[in-house]
Amino acid sequence: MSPPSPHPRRTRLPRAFYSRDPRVVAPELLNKILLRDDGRAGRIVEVEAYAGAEDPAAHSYRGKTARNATMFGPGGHLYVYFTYGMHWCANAVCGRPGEGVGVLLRAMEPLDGIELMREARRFPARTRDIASGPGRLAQAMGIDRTFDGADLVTMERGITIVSDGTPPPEHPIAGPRIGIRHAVEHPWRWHVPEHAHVSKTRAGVPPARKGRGKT
DNA sequence: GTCCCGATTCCCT
DNA sequence: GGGAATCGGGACC
Repeated sequence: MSPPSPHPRRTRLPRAFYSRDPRVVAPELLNKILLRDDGRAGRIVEVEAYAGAEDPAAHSYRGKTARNATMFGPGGHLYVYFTYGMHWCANAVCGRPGEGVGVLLRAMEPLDGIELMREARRFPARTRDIASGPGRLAQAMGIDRTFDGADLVTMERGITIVSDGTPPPEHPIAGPRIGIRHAVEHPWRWHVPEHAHVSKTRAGVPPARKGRGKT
């Protein structure tokens, strides 16, 4: 028998879970739990799919480079990139090797290790500001470039995604992705309905399109 | 080598 | 609702 665990029902996702189209995997990642071996854990409530060579908004759109090499590897690994000179963002690589597809983890509801997360985030005033946004999520979980390529299935670098038995929402909210310039027409962002920890806008309210877009 | 700008966040108005 | 912060990647010369 295995030793007793405070969360006996948490089970790791198999490689096969990730080895599919990111637009299928993304909504299925909702309500799963991102878990670190230092006890930090949070429920994933918002994600975006990036579809590789057919997706001008994807880092992998123009092919493999040193930065995005992890995206072109097998599914079930973490692709971590640095942006805006200060933020790290984490993706679950999906699909098959060479496809360059994945799912950006955009927002999380803190579950365990919340004091560690608050410290990592330099003590935000409100709990919902701990991990409601991709940069915030990575900072709260202590994810930086050393986690790029980490295998979520084997947990070799102490990070994984697990299920506690909670199914994905039956009717997730789908809408346009946030913070991109190309392919904004694709509704490849999903979040849990009515959830306080979703980024950018209030739960259930799609982000307002600004600037040059059609109305 | 130079230049532009980003899968963002925070703080101000 | 808007602009600054801040720096590495990638396109181009």
